[in-house]
Amino acid sequence: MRGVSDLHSPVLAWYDEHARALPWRGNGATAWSVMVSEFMLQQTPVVRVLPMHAQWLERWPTPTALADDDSGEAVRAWGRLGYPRRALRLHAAAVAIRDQHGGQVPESYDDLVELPGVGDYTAAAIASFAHGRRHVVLDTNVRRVLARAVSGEEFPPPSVRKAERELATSLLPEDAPTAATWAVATMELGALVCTATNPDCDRCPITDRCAWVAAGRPAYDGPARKVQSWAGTDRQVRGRLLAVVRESAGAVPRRRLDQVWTDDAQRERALASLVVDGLLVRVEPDHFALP
DNA sequence: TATGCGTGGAT
DNA sequence: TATCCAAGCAT
Repeated sequence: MRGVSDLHSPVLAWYDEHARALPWRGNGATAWSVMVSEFMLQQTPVVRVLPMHAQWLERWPTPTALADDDSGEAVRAWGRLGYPRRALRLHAAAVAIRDQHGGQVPESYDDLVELPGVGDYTAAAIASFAHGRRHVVLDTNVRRVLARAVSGEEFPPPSVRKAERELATSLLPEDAPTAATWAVATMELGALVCTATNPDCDRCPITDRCAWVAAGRPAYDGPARKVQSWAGTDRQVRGRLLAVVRESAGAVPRRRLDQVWTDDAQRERALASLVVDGLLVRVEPDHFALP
C-alpha cells in the first residue's frame, strides 16, 4: 500500500480547482453563517439549504439577533427544510451563545459540542471551517471516501467504529490550516465525485490509488443499510400537523388539525409528541401555536 | 447501539 | 412506483 500522505496532494489540488463557491465558504462567511449552514445541512441537500440560509442570515445576521426573537419564529422560518427540531435547537444554541459566550460563536470543540443540536460532526465542522482548527471531521461524505480509497469497501459501517476514527486521525495533516482544508476537501470530493450512487471515478483525483477501484469496485456486503420508512409513520403525521400551524398566522383550533389525518389515535399521539418536543404549545383549551 | 426524527429530488 | 439518499442529533 502507498503511504497515506499520497492522498493529500491530489485531493487538495482537486479541491483548489473544483470547490463550489458556497455562501458559507470564503471571505464573506462568518462563524455564525457557518454554524447556520451546518445545522441546515444535517441530512439536507445543499440545493435546498441555499435559499433558506440566505433568508436566515439576512433576518438574523448574528446569534444574538436570533436569540432575541421567539423560537417559534425560527420554526416558522425553517419552512419545509425538514427535521424542524433543528430550528428549535439552533435557536437554543443562539441563546446559549448570547448568554454564555458574549454573543460570539465559540471557537473550541469542547465549547461547541455543549451547544444544543451540536454533536461531534457539527462541533468539529464549525471549529475547522469557521476557526481553522485541526479536527477530524467525520461526516457521511468523508466516511465514504475513506471507506473506498483506503479500506476498499463501497460503504462505511452503519456507525463510526474505533478503527475508522483512528484511520481518519492518522490521515489528518499536522498543521491546522492544511487539516481544515483537507477536511472540507474530502467532504467535497464525497459530495461531488465519490457519491453514494454512480461515483464518477473517471474524474476522481485519487482513482489511481483507490483501494476500492483496485479491487474492481466490489458491492457492499456489510450489515444491511436500513432506509427509514415514511408513508403512514408518525413523522408524516407530525409533518402535516406542524405545516398547518406554521402556515397559519395565529393559534390553530384542534378541529383544523383533525383534518390532516384520519387515524385519531395516531394523530393525537403525533400532536402530543410535538408538544413534548416544544415545537407546538397548547395556548387555549383546544388551540395550538408555535412556541 | 438502535431508533425516531422531515422533506423532496433522483433513479 | 418504490426505493434511495442528502454536511446528524438525542435518547
